Amino acid sequence: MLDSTFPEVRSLDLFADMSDESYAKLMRGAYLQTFPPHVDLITEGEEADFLHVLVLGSVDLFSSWNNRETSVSIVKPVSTFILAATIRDARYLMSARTMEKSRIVMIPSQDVRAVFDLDAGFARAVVVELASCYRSVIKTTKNLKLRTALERLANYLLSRSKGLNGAQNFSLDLEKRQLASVLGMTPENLSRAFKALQAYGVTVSGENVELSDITELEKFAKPTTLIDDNQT
Amino acid sequence: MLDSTFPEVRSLDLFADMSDESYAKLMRGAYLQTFPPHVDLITEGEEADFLHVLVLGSVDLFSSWNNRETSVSIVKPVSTFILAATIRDARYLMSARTMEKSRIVMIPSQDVRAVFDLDAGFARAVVVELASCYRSVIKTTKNLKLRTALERLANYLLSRSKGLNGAQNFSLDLEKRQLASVLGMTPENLSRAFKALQAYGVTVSGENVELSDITELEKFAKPTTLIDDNQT
DNA sequence: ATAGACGCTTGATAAATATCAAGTGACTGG
DNA sequence: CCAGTCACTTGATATTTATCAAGCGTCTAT
Repeated sequence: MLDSTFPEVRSLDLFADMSDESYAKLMRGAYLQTFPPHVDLITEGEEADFLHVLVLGSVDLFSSWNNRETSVSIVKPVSTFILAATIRDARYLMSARTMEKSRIVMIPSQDVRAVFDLDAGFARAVVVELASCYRSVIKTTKNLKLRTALERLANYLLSRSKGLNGAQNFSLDLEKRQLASVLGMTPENLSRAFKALQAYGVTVSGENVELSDITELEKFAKPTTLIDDNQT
Repeated sequence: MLDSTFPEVRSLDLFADMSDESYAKLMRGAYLQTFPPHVDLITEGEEADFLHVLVLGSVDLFSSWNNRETSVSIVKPVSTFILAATIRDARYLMSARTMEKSRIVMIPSQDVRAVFDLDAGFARAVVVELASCYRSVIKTTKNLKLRTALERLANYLLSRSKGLNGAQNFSLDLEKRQLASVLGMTPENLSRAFKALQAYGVTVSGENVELSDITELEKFAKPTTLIDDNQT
């Protein structure tokens, strides 16, 4: 189905260390598809028939309960999602929808599990990816339980700035209501939180954020690599 | 260091499917140690030199920030903790302390990584374990973001009851302040939450809980396997 | 151009949760 | 057996967060 030399996928960390043969096996039943914005890809509770790899665009992983909905995380290229459900042959715990036009590779879960048993390089990569995802969610939990909404926002802004080489001016890469959902607050509350952070040199106009006094903001936000660093 | 036939460890899911040779290699540098209650085992931020396997007792995985502290999860035998940090050769994201007298196997992280590369059965088990941990934290996140403290408590009680074959009477297996921390609330708030659940047939006296009307409690709590089931 | 949609903001209020301060009761060590 | 400790509870209050209802501004489609 998918040209086995397809470079964007082959060079993914997850697939880079495997044999050509294993890669071919994995891709034999795979689809590469482009989706328009705001399309539902996955509904939580369904069986995990495919591992998804986001090649282009962005995807919102969200979850609903009792008429409430929250965004658990935003996936950016190039990375996989729903890897754990695929491995465990279990149901999806989150729903997924495209946020913009997105290109996605879908690999049948049974092939992922089969190749995992055959190819040690792939197995190793899967473990590293999973461990990384796990640590990332633990950080999210700590963020939610240890900090107020205002502190979460402040640290989010600092983390964005740091990811952009300490830029003092940058654009929010999410709609504000999306950001509010990711941070675990209402859009109204986010709006007020931005105002409250003016006291620490934060100004927002539309998408554009300016951090005029990062030192002061850090004094308030108290960032730590054990919560805010996306790498380690 | 550790008798390689040590049965409590060898029969763990994580080690059951590996060759005797690999197991011996893994255990060569391992320690089996018994700790008294309330002993610090790990401090977050340190390097993950050992994979820990809890054989007996119970361990609190907690985290601190800015003078606040929260319990991320309680580990019961037999299971591992800090697997992800070991795999990634990274720093611990959580601290750990014994809650009661506990027996723990400590395996050097480098041996875990080495054997992972050599033994496919072990690799497979590591992935399954990690995927399971990942899904468990995702559920925690959903629980925190989608529910109020009262709803979390109600679902916790239902989940405990379900785990005991639907028992209507059971004992809390945690101190209340521990439970409060796990559920993301203060002890005072927990105390009031128990009172509020009286309206749904919940009575508590000391450690003992009675759920006199599980149907009514479920109508309030709205449990779902996608958050409350520990297995899937 | 302009009407409408839509995302965001603002204000007023309510609900949820935390904090602080006392009090209660049970267990424990001398 | 008693005093002290400690976990838990209760009450009063403050803070945080959500909800509801308008209003504002921008973008877009006709």
